[in-house]
Amino acid sequence: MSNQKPSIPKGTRDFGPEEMARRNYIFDTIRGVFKKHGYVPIETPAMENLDTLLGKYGEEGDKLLFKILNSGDFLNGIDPEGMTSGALSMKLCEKGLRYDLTVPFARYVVQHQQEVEFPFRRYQIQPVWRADRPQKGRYREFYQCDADVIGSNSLLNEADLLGIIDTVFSKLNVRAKIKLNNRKILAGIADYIGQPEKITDITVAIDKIEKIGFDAVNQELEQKGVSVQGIYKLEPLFAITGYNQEKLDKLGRILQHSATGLKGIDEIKNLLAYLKPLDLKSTVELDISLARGLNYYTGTIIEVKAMDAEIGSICGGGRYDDLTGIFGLKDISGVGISFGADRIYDVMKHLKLFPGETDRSSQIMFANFGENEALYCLTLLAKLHAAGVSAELYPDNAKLKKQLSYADARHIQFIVLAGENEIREGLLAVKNMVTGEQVKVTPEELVELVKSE
RNA sequence: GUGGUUGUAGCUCAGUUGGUUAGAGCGCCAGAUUGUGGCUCUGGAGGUCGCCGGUUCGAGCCCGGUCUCCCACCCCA
Repeated sequence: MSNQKPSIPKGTRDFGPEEMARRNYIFDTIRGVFKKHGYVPIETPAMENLDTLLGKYGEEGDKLLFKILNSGDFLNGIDPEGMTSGALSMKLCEKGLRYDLTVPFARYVVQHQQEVEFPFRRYQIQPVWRADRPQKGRYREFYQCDADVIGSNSLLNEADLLGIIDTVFSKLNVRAKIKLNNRKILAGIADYIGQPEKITDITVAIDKIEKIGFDAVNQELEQKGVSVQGIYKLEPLFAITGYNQEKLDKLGRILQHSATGLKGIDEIKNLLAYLKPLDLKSTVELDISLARGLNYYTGTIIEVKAMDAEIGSICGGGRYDDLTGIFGLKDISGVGISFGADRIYDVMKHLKLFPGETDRSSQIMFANFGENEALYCLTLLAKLHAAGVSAELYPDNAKLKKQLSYADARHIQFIVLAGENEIREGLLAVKNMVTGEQVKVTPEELVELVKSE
């Protein structure tokens, strides 16, 4: 075990003090807005029972779950002979790391339904894990910041959440583009081309239209078994352009025979009306090719991208009508959003949007001149702490040069030099590391000096 | 899960057609400066060249495998 190379698992990261200061800046901003809108915090465990998680994220999602091997003699009473690997792994693993915060939230709501006051507005900021291959903007451990309202059908909730999104990104100085769609519109489109069972294939394919282009999408649709006729009927849908209102009108005419489609259009219309008084700074755009989160979303779909950086979505969300149903609580509709803190961090770092000099250590450092002097400094230190000033004493009687370089590297602005002479005089020599000036003050004046900075 | 790419000092990287003792810059430590940081100068520590195997008289360099990093696909925050 000697000389082992230190390392951490694939797709995970360490965060140093500077990164933490910046990450906390993001978390604090998001948390502040959540609170202001009346959301209350909850936390759930990192691991859930596997059957809570399985089947909620589609086939792909199941593969991306991190499973936890049972502890103890986990082979006890199990005969692997003749078992499929899936059945075997179900026996070996009963727990898994959470994949997102929405499903654990749904589980929480059902489990604690007696204590919960509906409509329930909660926020939750915790890490999630996915056994994905890491790449740009993709990690195996990352933080989600979720806000959800459960127990209300009203589109006012969607409007509230969009307001939160807009406020958060304007506070963080990130220019955001909010894309909206409605799962019912997508269902309407599948109806319209006469293959409602192909809704997933159709939406997944048209989601790529901007990325791979029209012809490639058609090819994929054909491969997935969508009729040539259907593809032909799809064509005018992509040609829809203009302002949101125009798009909705055109779409309404095309989908006029699909009740579901018209309902989706109606919902978007109402939502846009609710958005007007909010006067959002972000661009809000109806995008009928937006097809995210099809696993449990049933109504509004939301996706946010940074306008000045290519990194995928930095926030996503939508309405789910029956997520709690799986856990035994029917007819409870919810809607939620999820900020991807790590991607927001990447965007802000790339665009240099972090405010300068986040204070990350003490404002004052006492230089150490030996035992007796240190004892004197400890009294002053306690007073400073009580007065709300962050201060520390250098722990060793090292050369002053070394102590000052240390303070310099940590951006500590004031150095208190309290040596024999100063203590005798009752005055402290205070060096300002930024200006280079040095003044003599009484211990009382020191607090004022620092607070005035 | 599929495809591509990377790996040499704490960090960023050089390293010739395989040839003795593997280099630089930055950082770190010490000194010039025995109570004053940043700048400068001098000196020093630090590497089984990702790991395993193969070819060769000889491998950081060539070959195979493996792990890792990053990128794309799938999917997603």
